[in-house]
Amino acid sequence: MPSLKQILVVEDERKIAQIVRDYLERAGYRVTVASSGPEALAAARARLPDLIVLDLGLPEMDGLDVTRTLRKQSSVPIIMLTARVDESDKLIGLELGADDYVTKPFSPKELVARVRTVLRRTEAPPDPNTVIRAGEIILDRLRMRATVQERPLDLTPTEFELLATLARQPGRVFTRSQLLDSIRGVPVESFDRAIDAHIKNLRRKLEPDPRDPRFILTVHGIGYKFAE
Amino acid sequence: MPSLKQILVVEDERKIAQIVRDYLERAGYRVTVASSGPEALAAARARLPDLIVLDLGLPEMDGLDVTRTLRKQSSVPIIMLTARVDESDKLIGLELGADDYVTKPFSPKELVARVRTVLRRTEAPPDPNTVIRAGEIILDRLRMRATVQERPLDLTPTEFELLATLARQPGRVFTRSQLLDSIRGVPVESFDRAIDAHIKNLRRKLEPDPRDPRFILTVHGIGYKFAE
DNA sequence: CAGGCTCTTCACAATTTCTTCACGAGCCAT
DNA sequence: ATGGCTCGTGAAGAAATTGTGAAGAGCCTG
Repeated sequence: MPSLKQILVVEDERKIAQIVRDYLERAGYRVTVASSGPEALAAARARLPDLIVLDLGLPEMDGLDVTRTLRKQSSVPIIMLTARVDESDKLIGLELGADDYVTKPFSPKELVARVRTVLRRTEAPPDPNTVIRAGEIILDRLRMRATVQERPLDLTPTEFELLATLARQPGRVFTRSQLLDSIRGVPVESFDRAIDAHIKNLRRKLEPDPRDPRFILTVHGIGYKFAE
Repeated sequence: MPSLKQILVVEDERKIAQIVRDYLERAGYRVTVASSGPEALAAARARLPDLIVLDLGLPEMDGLDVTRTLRKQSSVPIIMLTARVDESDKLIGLELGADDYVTKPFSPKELVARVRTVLRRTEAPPDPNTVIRAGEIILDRLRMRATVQERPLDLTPTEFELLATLARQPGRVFTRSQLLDSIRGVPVESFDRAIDAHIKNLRRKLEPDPRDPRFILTVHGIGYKFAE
């Protein structure tokens, strides 16, 4: 079970590819780089990534062709990268199913933010009808209601989402970066430590003794997990 | 497992038709493509689809004509697709009974989402004869009459629909977008905050103390719900 | 075509939530 | 045990969300 999202970066300029790779990896993604259209298609066949960042200005094979071919095989989200400002390119791209569009020159941070946004948007949204049960904790998304041992909790949206992510897979360790991704509606990049603050607030609300957590456990040096 | 919904896509540009087909099929629908007006009418006669996606920019026969003809035969839901930005087109389309309207360039994913919404809306229209009771509130749709604790309320149509939607499922949280969908037979793009205004007016009419609502509760960051 | 309703939008205030910061406590390998 | 990181936490400032009155557009009726 791959916990990290896999991103395929298709970019022929080595320097740019390296920068993008660095930023994405720092943001907690696994990155593969392809420097040509055929290479990209091969990589996608070998292992379908969770998202593709595609430079439209490829030499041999046109980026739009790559998109078309990819689209025949899957609906993997695609973010297009282009030097041109031509509006018509943008239109064609979107019609072909691009999920977002970034024009060069771009800031790597912005690209990371777009990646996050697109992944969040395209991810199968959690089924609101599924009630999550983890021991004595029950999370009912349809009602946005959380209870511990029958006792109702008053959680903020972020706290609810965080707890849902953790409780859905008890025992699995999540990094702060992954937890950040799981929270919806975070348009800007934010500091990992923000998660700590939410965890603190969550514990205060649901743990009988926040000093000695029973539900949300700290995994030192890694992140957090829900008790198995 | 219910049989798959059949969707007829009427689009003369082969590439776009193919993309739309791919997406819809991937979303679990059966798709037929027609590339002209007459072809579309023939296909609809052969087997009435559950929904039609119709490009207005057809060459031979105008899309609006196709709509008119189709409408004479059935009330199949229609989603119009158009490159024009002309507002009057939109109005005419909606007048002819289009159920939704998507302008090019569109993201295929958005189209799929619209298809889902329209199908959901058209397949199970709320029974107008059902009297909704939620605690001290009674809603009689047939007479368009609402009462709180025996006291009659003077609600506008939108307010009535809104309250009905919320009260039908007490406790369930609705997003503004869902509420918008529920009150408009035909979706008109409008600002989410319009819902807030209606909620405000509703509360003023039915809450003993609008500052401290007992019936319509705010779920911060999500939407609204009717008290359980 | 004026008047009355409705609905939507806007602007700003009020409220709630989120992020950052600073510093002490805790954990762990050496 | 002892540094060097990592984590917990309260508080403050930022940011986002909601409440609300008022204005104006749209629609029907008379």
